Amino acid sequence: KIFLADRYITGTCPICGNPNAFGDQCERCGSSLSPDQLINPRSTLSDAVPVKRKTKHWYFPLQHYEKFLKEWILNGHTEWKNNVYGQCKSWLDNGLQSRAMTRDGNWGIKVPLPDAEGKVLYVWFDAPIGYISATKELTPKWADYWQQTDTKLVHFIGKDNIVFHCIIFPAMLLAHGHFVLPDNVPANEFLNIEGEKVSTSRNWAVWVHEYLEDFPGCEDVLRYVLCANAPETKDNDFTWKDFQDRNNSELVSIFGNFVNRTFVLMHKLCKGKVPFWHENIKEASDTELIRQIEQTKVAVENLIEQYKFRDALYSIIDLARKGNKYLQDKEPWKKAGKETTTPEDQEKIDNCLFLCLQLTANLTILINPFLPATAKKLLNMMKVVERMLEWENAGRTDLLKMGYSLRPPVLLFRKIEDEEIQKQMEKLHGNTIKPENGITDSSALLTEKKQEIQYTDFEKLELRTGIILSAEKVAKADKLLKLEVDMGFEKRIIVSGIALHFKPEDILGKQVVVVANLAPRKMKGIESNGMILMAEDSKGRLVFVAPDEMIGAGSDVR
RNA sequence: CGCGAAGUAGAGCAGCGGUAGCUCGUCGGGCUCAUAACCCGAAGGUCGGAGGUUCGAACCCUCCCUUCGCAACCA
Repeated sequence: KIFLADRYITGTCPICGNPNAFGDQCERCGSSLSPDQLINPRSTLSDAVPVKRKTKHWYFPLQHYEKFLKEWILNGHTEWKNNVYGQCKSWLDNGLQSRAMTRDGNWGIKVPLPDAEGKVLYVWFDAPIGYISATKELTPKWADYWQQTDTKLVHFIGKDNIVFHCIIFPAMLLAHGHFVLPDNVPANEFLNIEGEKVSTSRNWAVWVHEYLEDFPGCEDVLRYVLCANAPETKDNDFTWKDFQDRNNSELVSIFGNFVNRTFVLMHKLCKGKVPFWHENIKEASDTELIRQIEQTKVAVENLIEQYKFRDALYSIIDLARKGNKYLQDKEPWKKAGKETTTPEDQEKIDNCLFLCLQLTANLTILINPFLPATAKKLLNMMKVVERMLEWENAGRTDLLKMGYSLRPPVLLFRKIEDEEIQKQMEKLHGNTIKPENGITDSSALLTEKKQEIQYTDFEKLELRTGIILSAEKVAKADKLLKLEVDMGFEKRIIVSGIALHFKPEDILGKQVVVVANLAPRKMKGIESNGMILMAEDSKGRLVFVAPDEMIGAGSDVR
């Protein structure tokens, strides 16, 4: 009784004979299909045989805008990123076609026309319009953002959304005629976690609220790592090891340490005040540092303008690195180490710390767009107002007034220990994997060895991957869990004796290997259709046997 | 299938025709104001594979492999 999306029709692939091909694509041979090419089509919802029905849709004639878009993108925006430009070029070169902007559906934005009963808008027609609506919610001056030529519209998206933001939405805006077009769409690639795709349903994710509980006050660290490792040119991984390394070496040891030693030395050697600058004894290394500060400001702003945030952050950390080196070369602590510090030495110390402090002020401005919480802490230490953060102040070496007293240092970042990382890894993997329990367990050899078998014996087994959809304790049974397992081609009830080892909610979405052709057996009145493979060590600890990575449910295991 | 992007040292990246480089990590040494930076040195790469063009290819060309993305009632 309803219109089925292509995906909801399955049947036999006309190309490779796969009996479980989808209406739009066969996952086995990769062919893209149309639903009426399928042999023996049926609905995945009801298993009924689908019937073709005539329907009516509203189309957006994208081809009318092809000429403009070609000129606008292919000639006008050659600076767009490779992935973005390449995909647009491919669409434009192939010629744009009318695209249905309505669907038959029971939810979504209803088409506001009299003869559009039961029609909703295609999600990519209304979603980007939502950007405008959202602005309208925020401010009555929304038109200043969307309809003024001095607006620079930038879409920050992932690579899966490129054509919608570069072709379809601009065509819509163009068709309307009174809206600005995007200036750039710097689409990123994808960020994975520890080598696997992020999945909130499988809980393969780092939740921000949990992160903030586990690492209070470290919001900037996450910002830093995500930006420093952003998938700007190819898919990347977020790994906890990298998180720890970047925090400990770049934030703590380079950036935080430079600020800290500057402040500590300033309190020790300059009475807690911004020292006076003695122009007459200025050295080449001072001039060089001043030049580096000015240069970094220009470099960072150019990089930001080009959406190269990774490189911009690197430049800032590198400036802190140069600060560390400058301080090392000057060695103000040595000059002060003598019995009496001569006035000449004190002047040298003053100059060194004066510049280090001005550098710190510059670092504050430069880092502010990336690590705002850190910038706030720095402002407080320097006792300056937020106005100092204005970008145009960067590059100056007179930001802190001579003779002005500053607060004692607070640590900007803290070291993150191995145990914390270990904890996060365990959390991510669900089951706690303890290293001491594994690898070589000689007692494992004590379990009985079985007699040799032939391949034909093994061949009788039908092993398939499955995904646990639901799990509940079986009443009046201590050990049993009733599991619903997605086998790709069907869903099965399997009863498994693992209740003492796993909580039902902890194994949802877990990938497992199932002996699929095991004869059904009733346990506590529930028919179990198969068996979940588990590994058990000599201590009776159970671990799921599952593929290394996620693979489609129902995949053969051999 | 097609189209787009990517594949360079353990990790992250740069180089896009002329002796493979940067940051972190690892190992050894120096120094020490600091949450230990800074300096010196070392190990680690058949630049996804195979052909070709060239005096010379990571870079240009051809073919192939792998990963991700694209056409959904997902955003």
